[in-house]
Amino acid sequence: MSTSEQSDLVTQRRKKLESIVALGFAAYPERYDCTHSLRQIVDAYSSHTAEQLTAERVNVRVAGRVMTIRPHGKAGFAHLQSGGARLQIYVRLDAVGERGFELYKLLDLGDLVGVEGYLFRTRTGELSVHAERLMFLAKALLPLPEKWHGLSDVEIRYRQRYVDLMVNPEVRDTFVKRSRMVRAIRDFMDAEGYIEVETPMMQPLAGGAMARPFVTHHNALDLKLYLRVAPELYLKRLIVGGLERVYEINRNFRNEGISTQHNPEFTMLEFYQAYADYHEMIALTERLLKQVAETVNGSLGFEFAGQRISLERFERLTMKEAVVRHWPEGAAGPKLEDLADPKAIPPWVDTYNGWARSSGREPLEVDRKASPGAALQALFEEVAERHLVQPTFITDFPLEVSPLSKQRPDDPNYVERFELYIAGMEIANAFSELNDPEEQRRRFQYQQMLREKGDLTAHAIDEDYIRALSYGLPPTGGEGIGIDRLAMLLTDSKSIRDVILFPLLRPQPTESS
RNA sequence: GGGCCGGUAGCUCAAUGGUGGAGCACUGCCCUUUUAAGGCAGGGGUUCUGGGUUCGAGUCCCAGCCGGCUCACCA
Repeated sequence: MSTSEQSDLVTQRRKKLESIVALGFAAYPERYDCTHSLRQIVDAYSSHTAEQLTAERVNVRVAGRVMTIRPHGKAGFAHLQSGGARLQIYVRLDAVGERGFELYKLLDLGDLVGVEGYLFRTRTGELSVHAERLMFLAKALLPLPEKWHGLSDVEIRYRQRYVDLMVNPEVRDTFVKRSRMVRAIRDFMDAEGYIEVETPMMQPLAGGAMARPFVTHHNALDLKLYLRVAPELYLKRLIVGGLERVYEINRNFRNEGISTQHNPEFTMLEFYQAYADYHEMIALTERLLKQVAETVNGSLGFEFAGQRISLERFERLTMKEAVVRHWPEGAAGPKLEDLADPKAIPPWVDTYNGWARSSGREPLEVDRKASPGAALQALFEEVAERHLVQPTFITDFPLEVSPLSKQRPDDPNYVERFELYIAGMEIANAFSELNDPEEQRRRFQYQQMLREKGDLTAHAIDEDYIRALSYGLPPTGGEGIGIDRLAMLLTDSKSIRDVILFPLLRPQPTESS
């Protein structure tokens, strides 16, 4: 790992670079004009026979990274890799000349080269470039990982993603797919009449979600700033201003734990639609996810962590129904009517904990004085969440855990809100937006009270947001969708780090420090 | 933060407490249709770090560093 251990290999390669320069090649030339990408050649000529290629004589100039080298005396082969495609080149002394062949002999795995020649098929039938000119483009001073086991050390894969991408094709595929997914989302939102906006990442108040923020400081203004935990409050200000359908795809930052489902910075799609409510958000979510899955995977069904998941049908359950349905087998659980009275909910935490202790599980840590809503949510997350494998909208969230949602007209203890679960993961969170400034102030005051009791994730009072609501926010539906988790689902990635190019790791200890 | 697991050559991995190895990669030589090319000959190690036990530690013990999984928190 240390540079001293690699110095032999690096020194050898430096000397080869000197030899290449001595042959008259630039060490780091400016450019190389290709006639084709490797992908274009593979796509266009993989069905051509040897005879067709000979008859047509297709001249090409291509470039790529050397991934294999097989020298044979006065000739030799190599594979170039570029853009996710590989193409073999055949280099003979009598075709490329002394200088070109000297260059070939000085090549190392990982070097970048350009080749000019014509397409042909080898005796074994592989489409190849018969090289007539070889061009040196850049040196790999560091050696590539082993050629068929690739790179499997996850720490190096995350820390040196560039190497991971070079040698593990499925990693490249995952990130290409993620890009197509985001493209499909933008296409969908645009077609729905939404406009894409960007709102502040640095905010004087960190609102819009219950999470601990990162703190930073602006020197010139001598101002404490938070990296945003959500864009929500700004996007709704835009609805007030008359941008009636807005979305943003961007990073949120939450100063919480790291896990296979959590990275401190993660990407969220958030969107708001005036004159809509959470029912419309449910309908839109279904259409969005179906279209995205079709575009990315060509199917509504996919495999995730060994489970077959289908976006054909989306189930709906209220939070209470989910708790009742998924209460652990063998434990005496509540019926729906047992949860009707909010005051009846917290005792079920004790019931659950009794069962948990007797069966060797961790009991829930819910404050005895926690609100009925917090108790219900805790129960839901403990007993139900992991069972929600097929897409399921959970509706009817408790008021106390939903400071920005509109109350249900028929039951003010609950709000018009849903979360979408797939494969046991929370994928989306949406609600009919609370647009009564007086009620919003009371919600903020409740949050403030939680804050003073030590809950660092509770909202601070945002006076300007209340002012914006006071100008009149139309009835509005809003939603956030976790882009990384959606990418996990569509690429069958078990860890969020496998869909984030550079996941956060502790910095590598350096030898000097 | 807790629990469990891991860290040996550039990479992938071996090695009862008893002289640290293999394959690939690398170096030299041979080879003008190979593809895990082949043949011959070589070089390469602070076994993550620091202590301890022992005649002797990659191996056992303790502490630390880094990572993975998992639980907690959260999305």
